[in-house]
Amino acid sequence: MATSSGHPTRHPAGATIYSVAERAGVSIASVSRVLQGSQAVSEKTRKRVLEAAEELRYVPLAAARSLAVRHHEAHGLVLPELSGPYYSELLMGFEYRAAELGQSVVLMLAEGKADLPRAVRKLATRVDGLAMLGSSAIPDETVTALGGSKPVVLIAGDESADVDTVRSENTSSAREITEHVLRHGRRRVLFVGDPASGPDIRDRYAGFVAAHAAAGIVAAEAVPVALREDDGTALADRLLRGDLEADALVCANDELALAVMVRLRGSVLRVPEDVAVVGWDDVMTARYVEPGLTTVRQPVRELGARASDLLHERITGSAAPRGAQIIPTHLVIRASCGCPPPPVAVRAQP
Amino acid sequence: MATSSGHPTRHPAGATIYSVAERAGVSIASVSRVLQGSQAVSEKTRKRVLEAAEELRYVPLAAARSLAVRHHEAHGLVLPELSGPYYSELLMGFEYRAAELGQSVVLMLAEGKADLPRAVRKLATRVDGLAMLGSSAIPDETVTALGGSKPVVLIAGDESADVDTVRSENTSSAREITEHVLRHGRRRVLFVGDPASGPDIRDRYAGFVAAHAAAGIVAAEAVPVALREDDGTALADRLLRGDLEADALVCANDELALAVMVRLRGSVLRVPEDVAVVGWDDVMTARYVEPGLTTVRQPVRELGARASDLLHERITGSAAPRGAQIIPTHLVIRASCGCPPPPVAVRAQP
DNA sequence: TTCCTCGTTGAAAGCGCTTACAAATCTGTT
DNA sequence: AACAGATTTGTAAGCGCTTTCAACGAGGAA
Repeated sequence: MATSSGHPTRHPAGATIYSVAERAGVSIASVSRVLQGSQAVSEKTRKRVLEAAEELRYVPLAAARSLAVRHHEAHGLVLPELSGPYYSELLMGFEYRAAELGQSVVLMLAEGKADLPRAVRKLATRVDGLAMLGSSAIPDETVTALGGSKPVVLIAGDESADVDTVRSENTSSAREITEHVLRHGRRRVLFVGDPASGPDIRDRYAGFVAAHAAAGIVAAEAVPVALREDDGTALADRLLRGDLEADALVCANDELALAVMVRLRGSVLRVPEDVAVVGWDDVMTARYVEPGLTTVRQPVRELGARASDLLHERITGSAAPRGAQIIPTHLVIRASCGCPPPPVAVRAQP
Repeated sequence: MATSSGHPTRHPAGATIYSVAERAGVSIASVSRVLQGSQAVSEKTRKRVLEAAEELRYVPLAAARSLAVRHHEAHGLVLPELSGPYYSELLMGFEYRAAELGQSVVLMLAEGKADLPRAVRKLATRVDGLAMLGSSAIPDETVTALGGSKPVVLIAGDESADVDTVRSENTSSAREITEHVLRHGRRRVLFVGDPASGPDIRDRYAGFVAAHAAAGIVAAEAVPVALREDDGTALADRLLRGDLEADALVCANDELALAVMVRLRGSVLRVPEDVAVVGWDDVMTARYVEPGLTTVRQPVRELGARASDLLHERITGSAAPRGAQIIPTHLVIRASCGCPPPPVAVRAQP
């Protein structure tokens, strides 16, 4: 092959559909046809085109195609960040489904972006529709403005008339896990997490309250903390100092619960004897700690997949009904709630 | 505003630069100029254009711009998948840096893709360059072929003449952690992981061997297992059955190490008394288990950022030298190696 | 007043691809 | 041999944007 000399790998100007056509001795239309897999091409031309493309290392320019066909074949996704398994799982579910649908995914992480609305608008520029996490801190007006020009689905965000939403079930599983704790005879149970921080936590707190109501107990106010490890550690300290009193903690996520457990380890307050601790998400660590963390598993991957699906439906124009899609969750009982630990090593499920 | 009726949010055909120009009473050239922030526009035009764009909810079509300027302003990234913190961190580092450089990132997950080379080629179609993880199982010829047409950087992959590589330091930290274990008096230490699975593990094993050589001991053969939890559990079972004998395990990653520790918990073999266990990566769980896991922290985020940087340099044509970029790592000593645990709760670092 | 300069604008030519549409070629019939 | 129909091919018109280049207009200097 008579490539250039000198530098080992200079990136050549790049073959175009024209150079391929020329080399194959056909028209660009034919090249396009074989590359798109159209039926209407003779075996002979197909072969020649494929060879020419190969020889020239032809890489089509998606932009040109997008312009011609007038869509991007790409889904946008906005996540706050990627620490912890939640967002990763979501992203995996989203990417796999998108790929199945033949869509690329262009990803944007919101945290730390100076001008978020601007970043989102830029993203919107290169996708057919975009999904974003409710917790990404995108201003409402940006969301609705975008929703006006292309499909937008909000994941675990506030329901709104302007955009689609998907979320996992919260209220009834929160009620379920709270009832489970109450059934262990706990009476001073605290909800740890800030209901004002978003619909997810708000709904979980609602379930917490409902469980109390059903048991004829009055639910305590939520302890409004953020969802990071540090907040859990601080909370454990408040417990140890006696600032807070509780015989059970229903934490809004696992990181919080785990941080509390670790801080309490070796202190006067034993888990679960003195204080039961339950969480939400079923992260990997939940089954590694001693005692195993009782928690609610969310099908986060499924959530991501549904978001991509919904986006695709909207883009291709299927007249799907607008309204929140709810994905079911389920309880994972381990030992931190007071249940006896399993006989052998700590394994989550088959 | 006189939008359509009927459906609450039908997505209109979409404003173009023409409609904006018309509404603003200027030419499309002027619209383009103000939208690109060119200096040569009067304040009056700027204002009118901005208003018109706003009113029409104008969202430019990136594809058209890309076609005109002949680059995508996007970096591609191929990862095997996203479980565990390693890939997520990498992705975060990559995304943040890319964003700083004004580039979008389009992400592809390799695992489960039926026709990987095809998927990668499709990705190449819409980015200016792409980074991929060495462990993504992309066939070598695909990589080099791609490397021939646009910049490619391999992350933690085999060094090659055709593409750039970035990786974290392995050999000498492996030697360091192994020496640490040997200094605890262990003499039957096993390396758990498959050196043939890629350059990372291969180099770690090399460090393991070097440490032994320096101590005048002959290093045991590597125990070639994959890096998942299950493999760790199975390995622990072999230890318990007596199939394998060891007083220390240098595991190729934390997941492996953690799985071993959990399986051994409550058995006759105590960690670290009977068998020390150390890992690699410093995942979150490493500081939650009892005893805390001694491990090597890789600056994974930095790795991602460097990949994006390198890509950018190549794309914009800076004549950077080709060759592997190496990011340093460092040891995190906790208790699983036999060191005394810290006095209070288990915290990694300030 | 005239000429020149400078800042601002618009016309128009592409960027590389898809896709009607029409032309050309190839079947098989009659 | 001539023709209808089916296949295969090429021509050319966009897709929406950037950018060159020339034209325009407003001052300022002469």
